[in-house]
Amino acid sequence: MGSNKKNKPSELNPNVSVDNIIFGFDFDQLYCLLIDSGISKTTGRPRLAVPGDLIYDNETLDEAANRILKELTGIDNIYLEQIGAFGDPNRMGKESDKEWLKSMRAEPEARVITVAYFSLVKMDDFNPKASSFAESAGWAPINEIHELAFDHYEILQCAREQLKRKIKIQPIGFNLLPEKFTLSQLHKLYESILNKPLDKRNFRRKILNLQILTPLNEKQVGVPHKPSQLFEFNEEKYQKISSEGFDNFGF
Amino acid sequence: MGSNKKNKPSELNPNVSVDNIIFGFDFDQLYCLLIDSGISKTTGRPRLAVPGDLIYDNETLDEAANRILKELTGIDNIYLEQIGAFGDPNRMGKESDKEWLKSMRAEPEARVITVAYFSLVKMDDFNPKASSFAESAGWAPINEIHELAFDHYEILQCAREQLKRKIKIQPIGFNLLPEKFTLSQLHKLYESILNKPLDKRNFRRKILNLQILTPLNEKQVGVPHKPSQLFEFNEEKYQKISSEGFDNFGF
DNA sequence: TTAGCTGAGTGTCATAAACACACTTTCAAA
DNA sequence: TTTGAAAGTGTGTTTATGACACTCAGCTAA
Repeated sequence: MGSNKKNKPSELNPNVSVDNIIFGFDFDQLYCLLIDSGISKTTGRPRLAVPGDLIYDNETLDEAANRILKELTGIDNIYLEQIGAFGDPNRMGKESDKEWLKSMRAEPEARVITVAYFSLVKMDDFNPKASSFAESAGWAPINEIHELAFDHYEILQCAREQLKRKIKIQPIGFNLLPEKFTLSQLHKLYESILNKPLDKRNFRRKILNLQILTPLNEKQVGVPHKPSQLFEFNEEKYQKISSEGFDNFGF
Repeated sequence: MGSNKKNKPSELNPNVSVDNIIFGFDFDQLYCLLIDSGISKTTGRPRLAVPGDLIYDNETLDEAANRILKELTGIDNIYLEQIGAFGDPNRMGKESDKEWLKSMRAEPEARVITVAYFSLVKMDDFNPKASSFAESAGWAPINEIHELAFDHYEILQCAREQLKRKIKIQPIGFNLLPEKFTLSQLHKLYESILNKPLDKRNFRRKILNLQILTPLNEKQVGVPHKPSQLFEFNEEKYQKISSEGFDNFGF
């Protein structure tokens, strides 16, 4: 995977980029995949950015977002949703950004509008340490990110808000969990995304009432406490229920 | 207003445009403002499009969207919300669009990504017939629009969905009504946006419970039925309530 | 072996919101 | 003065929400 790139798209569009907020979850908190482009001469601190790239002129925006994900992590077929376009003329105005642009871009002065996406990946589908061509990528706990290149910090906040809104309406959270998971893990995931505690019993009742989980004949093993029942997400049921129309998914 | 343009922005960016879905409401149904660029040679039908333009290199996307609104309608200070970016490489591929591009654009072949917005205007703030520089603009009933230039039809559908989602969460509908309005008008507005009937009594209870309407000492006059109480939207109360956090606004 | 720790799992009651539903009132026009 | 048209109003039922505390199963370490 990812060794030689066939069907390389044609030409870079100097004015439009795609940036991709990649979320992960380790059963404890939310993470975001960041690229470290080294110590900035102007700030003296590492310059961290969200993965992104100029788009090619023959790809759609969705394709560009998928390409960025694929090139960086090698993974395909990921939940991806557009956040929106960010186009402040000064969005690339920080000195540390100019420095980077000069070294990386054919037209470092060009005004670039970026289209932001977020994606949800199962965190152990990508281990940055193990990936030869992504040495500078790493998972950062969402709550420990305070400064990013360009307007990426702002974009990240929008991504979190959009994820919050969306998770209340559609069960997209499953994309952040492995195939088999426990209700507690799902519970913790919702708490991490919504950034507030949720009552355990009420959460369970609500999620089970949706009827989109299949209980498995399997339990956790080797845990120093009562082992938890494992579940999987039942996409068919979900499709069926949601096509028949169901509104209630609020938390 | 709109006579001479001072502070004219610098240079057009050939790759990024903004398109603006402008919604209006006539107490009966939703409308959308469309530009008629004349009979297409290729289709033989009028070519209808949503107002839009390439962006200038020194304006933000929001500014561009406001500029388009202002230039077309002369109105300012309008509710405006970004929908997202649309960037299919073939979005301008119809023959009738190519024809138009050739006559209007300096670089008719350039690939253009568009950032779509929707805005909500009080319909009688803009009468296309009365506007000298907008002779070709007109209000079209939303449900009678079946074909538009570029990907504008698709954008319109996204706008409708986003408006539907938003109106359930925030009382932005007031932007489509005059200062003073009746509960029935508001009711009809919600039904038009949500595209389904809502029970009158339940609607009234819910909206009144929000406590964001001020009843006026005024009634409709000259109507051939019991005259309706007039209300106005109370922004202060809304700000207060929503900053204290209220979730429930579902319909 | 057993005591102790950890997180899993479970039910009820009170309150609040949602929904379904039909008649009377007020005005204008004929 | 009758008619038509939309305004305005209340209740009972059902459903969802939110608050709340104890027992259970497996591991570990004494």
